[in-house]
Amino acid sequence: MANAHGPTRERITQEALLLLQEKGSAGLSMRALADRMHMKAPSLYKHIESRDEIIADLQALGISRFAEVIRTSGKTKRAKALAYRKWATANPHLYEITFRTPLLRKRLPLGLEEGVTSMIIQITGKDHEHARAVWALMHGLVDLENAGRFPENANLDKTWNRAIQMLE
Amino acid sequence: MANAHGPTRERITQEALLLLQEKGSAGLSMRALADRMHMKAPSLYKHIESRDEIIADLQALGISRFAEVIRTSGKTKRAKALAYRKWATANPHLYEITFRTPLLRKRLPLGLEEGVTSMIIQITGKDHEHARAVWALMHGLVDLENAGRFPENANLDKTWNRAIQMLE
DNA sequence: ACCTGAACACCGTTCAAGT
DNA sequence: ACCTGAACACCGTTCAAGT
Repeated sequence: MANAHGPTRERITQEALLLLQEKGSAGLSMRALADRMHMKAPSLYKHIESRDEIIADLQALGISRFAEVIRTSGKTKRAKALAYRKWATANPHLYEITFRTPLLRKRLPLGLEEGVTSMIIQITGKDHEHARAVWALMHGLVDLENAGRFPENANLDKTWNRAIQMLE
Repeated sequence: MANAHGPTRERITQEALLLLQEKGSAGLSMRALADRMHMKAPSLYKHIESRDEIIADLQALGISRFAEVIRTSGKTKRAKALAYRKWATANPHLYEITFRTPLLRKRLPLGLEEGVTSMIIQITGKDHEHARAVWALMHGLVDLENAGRFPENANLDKTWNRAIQMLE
C-alpha cells in the first residue's frame, strides 16, 4: 500500500514537473506529457488515475520544496519574506499549482499541509490568525506580481519593504 | 469609433457575465455562450474578435463594479476591507477574472485601471507602495479563501480582524 | 450584414484489442 | 502487465457557402 509507486509513475511526476515549468499548467496536457515519455496518452492511465492525480503530486512536491526553502533561509522575518518572494517568482507555474489551485487534500501525503502551517506560525511567533494574515500578505504580493497586475512603473522592492514593515 | 458596439455585442457581454457567474471561467465557452444566445459559435466572431475580448469586457465590468462597491461602502478602513471581502467572496468568478487574470490592457477603457489605483491610495492615505501592500493583503486573503486554501476550522472573521489591525 | 456547417488542431478519458 | 488505435464529448477559431 501507501506510496509504493512504480518507476514509470515516478517518471510521470518528474516529466510533468519539467513540462509544467516549461509550458505552464495549460501546456501540461496528457498528450504532451505522453509524447515526452514516448508513449500515447491512454497508456498513462495504467499508472495514474487522472490528470488531477498528477496535479496533486506536483502540489505535494511544491509544498515540500517551498517548506525547505523557507526553513533553510535566513532567520529574520525579512529574510524569510524575501526568500518567499524569490522562490515564488522564480517558479511561477509551480507556485500557481501549489498555492493557487484548490488542494486535492485526499491525495496529499498526510500531515504535509499542517507542517507548513505550523512552520508559518513558528516564524510569525503569534497566533493562527496572525500567521494566516501574514501568509495572505506574502501570497497576495506574489500573486499580483506573477499575474502582472502591478503597473509597469511600480517599485516592487519598495512595496515588499513596506509590507515587511507591516509585520513588525 | 470608440466603443460604439452593436446591440448583439452588448448581449454577448451580458450573457457571458451570467454564464461566468453560473459556471465559472471554464464553463464560459464559445459554444455554451452561443447556445444561450440561440446561435452557433462561429457566428459570435462577427461581433467580437476573440474569447479574450469577452474576458477583457468582463474585466472592465468587474473593475467598475468593484470600484463602485468600495466607493459607496462605509468610510473607515475596516468598513472598506469588509466590503472588499464581501464583494469578492459573493462574486468569486468575476473576482477571479477581474483580479487574477492577466489584464488585457490594450482592450481596457483608458484610465480605468488608474482610477482604481488612485482610489486605493486615497483610502490608505499614504504612498503608492503602502497602498499596494494593503491591496496585496486584501487580495491574498480573498484569494486563499476563494480557493479553499485555509483549513476548514480556520476562523476567517478573526483572521480579517487581525489583518485590519495590521493596516493601522 | 449576419448566420451556418464543416473542418482543423486541440482537450481528458474510456475501452476493446493487441503483445 | 503494459501499450495502442479508435472513439466520445469537449475546446477556440477559420472559412467557404448560404440568405
